[in-house]
Amino acid sequence: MTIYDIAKVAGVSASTVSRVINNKENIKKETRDKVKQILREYNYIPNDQARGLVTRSTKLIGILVVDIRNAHHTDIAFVVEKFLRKKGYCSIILNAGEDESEMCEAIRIIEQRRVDGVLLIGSMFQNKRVKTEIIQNLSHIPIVMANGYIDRSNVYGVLVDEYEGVKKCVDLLFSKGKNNIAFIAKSTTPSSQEKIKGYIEGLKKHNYLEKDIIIIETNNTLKGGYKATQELLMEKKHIDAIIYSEDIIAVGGIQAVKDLGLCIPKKVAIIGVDNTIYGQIISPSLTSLDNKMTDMALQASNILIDDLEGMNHPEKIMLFSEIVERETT
Amino acid sequence: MTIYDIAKVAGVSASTVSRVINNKENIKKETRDKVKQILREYNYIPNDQARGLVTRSTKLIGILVVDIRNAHHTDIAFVVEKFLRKKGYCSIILNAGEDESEMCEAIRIIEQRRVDGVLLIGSMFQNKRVKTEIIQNLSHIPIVMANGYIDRSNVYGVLVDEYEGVKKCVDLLFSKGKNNIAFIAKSTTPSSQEKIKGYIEGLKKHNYLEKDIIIIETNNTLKGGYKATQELLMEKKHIDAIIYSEDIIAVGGIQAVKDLGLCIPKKVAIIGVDNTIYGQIISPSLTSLDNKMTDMALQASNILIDDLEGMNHPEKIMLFSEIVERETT
DNA sequence: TTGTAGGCGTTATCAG
DNA sequence: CTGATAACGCCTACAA
Repeated sequence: MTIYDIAKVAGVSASTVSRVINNKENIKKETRDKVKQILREYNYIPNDQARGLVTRSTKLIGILVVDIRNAHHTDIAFVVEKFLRKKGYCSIILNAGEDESEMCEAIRIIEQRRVDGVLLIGSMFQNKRVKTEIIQNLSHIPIVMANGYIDRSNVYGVLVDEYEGVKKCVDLLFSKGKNNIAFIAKSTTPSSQEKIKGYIEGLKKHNYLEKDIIIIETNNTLKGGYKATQELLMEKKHIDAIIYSEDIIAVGGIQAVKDLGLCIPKKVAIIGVDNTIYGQIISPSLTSLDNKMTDMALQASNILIDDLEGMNHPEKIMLFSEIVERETT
Repeated sequence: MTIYDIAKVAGVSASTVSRVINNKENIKKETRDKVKQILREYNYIPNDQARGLVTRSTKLIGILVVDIRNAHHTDIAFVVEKFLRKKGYCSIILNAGEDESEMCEAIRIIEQRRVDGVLLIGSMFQNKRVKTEIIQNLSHIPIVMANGYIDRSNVYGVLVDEYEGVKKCVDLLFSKGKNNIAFIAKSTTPSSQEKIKGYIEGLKKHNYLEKDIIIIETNNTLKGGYKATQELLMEKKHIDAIIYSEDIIAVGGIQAVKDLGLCIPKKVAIIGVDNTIYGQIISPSLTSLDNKMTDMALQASNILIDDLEGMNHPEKIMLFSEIVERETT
């Protein structure tokens, strides 16, 4: 069913049908009504593909996440998809992986799809190869990075001050009388690097010595958190608080602390980051730094659409994280 | 950058370029090499939109889920997207909501996008309006329903025997000496209806009387599970086991039981469904019916692609669920 | 082995 | 107010 078919039935030209479909002015009411009627009758649905070929727009947004199964990415994907759809766009979601070449591959795919804009979710996309790929092949469409930024004219960044946030976590722990604070992280992401910086600065503020800074590397899983925590606490019995780079690691940590028979938060206090539902499920419930991921995602989509519609926006905006206190502190 | 641009540079016609791009036979090696070289040099990327217009295929798959934030939907989205991408397809994911008209709206959107195939994730899509919508407007492309089925020639169904699964859960509880088993569910989905049937049949097998069947309705949240469980146990103190229609509800249930000071599983045993990560986070860890959601999703995508590539498949296949036993039983 | 011409379903331009 | 006609970028007979 094409506009030609409709045109034939209606006894008008295809252009007229097109005009009716696109609500153009200057059509006789009669004609418009008749065409509309037939459109409905035949349940005509325009072909976005053909339409896009001439309007040079797909109304498609490419959304890249490392792994949608990360709780915060999931929430983001939900919020963003809903928002974009309301604005008339569809979302192509790609799990781009952690590997730089995988990411570039994903970028190339959305490029081939001629998406109207791109959302890069997560700090992981802030690396050299991705940057090069974007400069070379994606400089003609708007890109918004949620939790990241690249200094290019078509790239926007929405960031969260995780640095300040973690510093506040350290403050909170000191205020609770904790003096031996460790940090357990999946450290390979730029976002984690920020958090680590915040941790170190936080400690320094409280006159910590360089040698007392304890940063443990692990992977981003329940098991990773468990193992790292267990090893840490067996070796360094004076530790009385641990901050984790992500909730899921913290949850593993809580389980380890419990298994060691240590009291939370009395013997060991714990703080996670992301404020996911995991924190409400685990017992004791987890104090977590809410890094406003969904706010960020919404801001990001908003900026993207605004740019697409010709509105201006600052290249870079910053959101403020917030500690949600629960039983582990 | 179009094939015409490339053609001009290479000193050949556009069709030759097209042939090279699509790896057609009968091209002089020299020509092919030269064109390929230029293609690379100019970093040419074909326009899928234009291509699809003539091949009548978008290489786009529409994926409808009720809400991608449901843990099992998330896993599915991940697995499916990865799989489809490897096969050369992109995924348009829509959160279709629980409302029938929202669902139909979503269906109309993917229709307009001219997707090559559709994946309907979850039993919720098994309703009259969706069925009508599919029959009227989506009869020309393959549709695979994960955890659902509609009897149409272009619709496949991949199902899990949740009925048998829940029956097995009842058996397990009886074998542990439990005799007063309740069921708490968000009952509005066809899938829940299956589970409820399994619960009832399971009880009947063990000579339960109709009047002792206890089914409590709640919503699909932590809080819902908590409240329903609390109320149930305060009122009926003889209950010694509860099955929940979803893990997240069961997790709320565990918290309620603990808050009431009752021992799990000694006083009250608990079983969830979905085998999500929540079950590993909560303490005591949750026994759960693994309904093989990701297997199902993979099967579903596989069938979809096979159909698209002209291969045959049975209209309907069934997977077997499996109890993963942990501390709550 | 290669080029020409036509068409996929729309929208946009320009006459009328 | 409406209708031809030409793009959009690509693929595919058919012809050469």
